[in-house]
Amino acid sequence: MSLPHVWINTLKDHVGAEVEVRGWRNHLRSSGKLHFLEVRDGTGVVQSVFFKGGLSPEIFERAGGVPQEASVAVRGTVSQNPKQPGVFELQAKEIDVIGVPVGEYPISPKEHGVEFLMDNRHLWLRSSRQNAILKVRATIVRAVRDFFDGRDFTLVDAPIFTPNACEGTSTLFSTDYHGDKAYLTQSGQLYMEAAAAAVGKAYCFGPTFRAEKSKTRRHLAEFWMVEPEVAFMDLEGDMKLAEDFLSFIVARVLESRKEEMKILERDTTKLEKVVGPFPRITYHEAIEILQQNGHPEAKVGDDFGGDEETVISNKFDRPVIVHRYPMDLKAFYFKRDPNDPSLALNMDVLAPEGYGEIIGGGQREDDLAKLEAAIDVHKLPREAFGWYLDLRRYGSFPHAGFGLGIERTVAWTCGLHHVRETIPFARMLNRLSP
RNA sequence: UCCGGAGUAGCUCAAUGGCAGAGCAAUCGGCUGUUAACCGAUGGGUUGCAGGUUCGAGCCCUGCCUCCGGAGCCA
Repeated sequence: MSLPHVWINTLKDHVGAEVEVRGWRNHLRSSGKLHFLEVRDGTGVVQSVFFKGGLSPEIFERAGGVPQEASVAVRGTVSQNPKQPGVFELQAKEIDVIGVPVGEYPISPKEHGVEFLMDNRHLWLRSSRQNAILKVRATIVRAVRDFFDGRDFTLVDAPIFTPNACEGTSTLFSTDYHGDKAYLTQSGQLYMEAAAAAVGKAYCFGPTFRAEKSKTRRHLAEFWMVEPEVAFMDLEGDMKLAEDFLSFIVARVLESRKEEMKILERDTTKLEKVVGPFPRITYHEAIEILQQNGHPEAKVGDDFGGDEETVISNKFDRPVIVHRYPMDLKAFYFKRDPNDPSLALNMDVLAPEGYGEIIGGGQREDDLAKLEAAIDVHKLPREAFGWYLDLRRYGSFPHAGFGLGIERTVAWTCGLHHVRETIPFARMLNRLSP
């Protein structure tokens, strides 16, 4: 019997029809003359019902013996679940076992430890929570592209191999490049500055790499970053762009991933508040907040750790923009505030609920002499930045941009404890496999 | 790299220095509407590795390994 193959999330359109569902065995419950066999196909889960009285003994026995995670094809009639309105099931007539597991499936339906799950990440991805996270991530990636493409930005891909560091080599992975040393990129920003002069509004989106030996819930060795860079935009414009961007992403997730938010048990009322304008405070105001909220030792010149970021972000119900940090804390390429040259025209966006910095950016130094001086102050090799300095030699222009970390954004929107669940196959200190 | 915690059955965890156990998973049986189904039975162990103390070590001591949490740095 040949029947149309339908995906489980479309079963509601086939009530009363005979169809074939293909997928993997989730749970199997039996009660003598009935088998309830759950099939999962990536779009959803459906319960197929095998009633002994209406089937040949061979088919009934086969259905009752399907091991966990065997792949199957079940044919039957789509019907309303008698106990759960709005839920559909399959009154099964036939079942084929397509792929028989060679042994016991490692992930049983009870709780597991982190190490075990990460070792079995390739199988863990099949679970409903991980499925939901993958879908939210894909939606966020799509929202990122739609946001910039819809605002006339041009996607300009930055290289992965880079010849030298833009912020020191200690955090870079090095590799052999035909006898020379090359590094895996930790940012496409410098290339986006070149691109901004070519296309006006540029962005890149790809993996970046950090060799820092960080072991926290916010760090990965390989993560995805989107970096817009806009010609003739100042810090104010940069903050507005970041604000519109984050609001757009969150709104997209809320409108198109309701079901996944439910599976993840995410309190979406907190996300619904993420609309502009975001509060904007200066670095100095942030220090004052810390001093008044359990960190009396905080002083100008300190950078913020995870705890401090949480204290600051908890004062607000939406992302907060902290701008104008001391220049000493920031990378060489930031432009100094003309009103106080000790400050950088930079900004960080801290996500609510303790998710920390998800955006960092600002206005770039566009004066050749000042940029050269900054490179010297940071003890960086000036000759390595020849092409970058050319951007200031030939029609220098004010410009600004930022970088957004996709994994931290996914962790925040999904309400996850750790970024390792936000990327399909995490690369961390002590984790290169699977 | 530093500080703290943990390694016992396939998984999650118990076990006063004195017989190494439970739940889940697996296997077998029972049950006509189950929802991480339920009920009964069976099999399952180099207690992370190496050494030491002791009549006796999963437990105490030393070293090492691995993982988890945090710090620094960052998105």
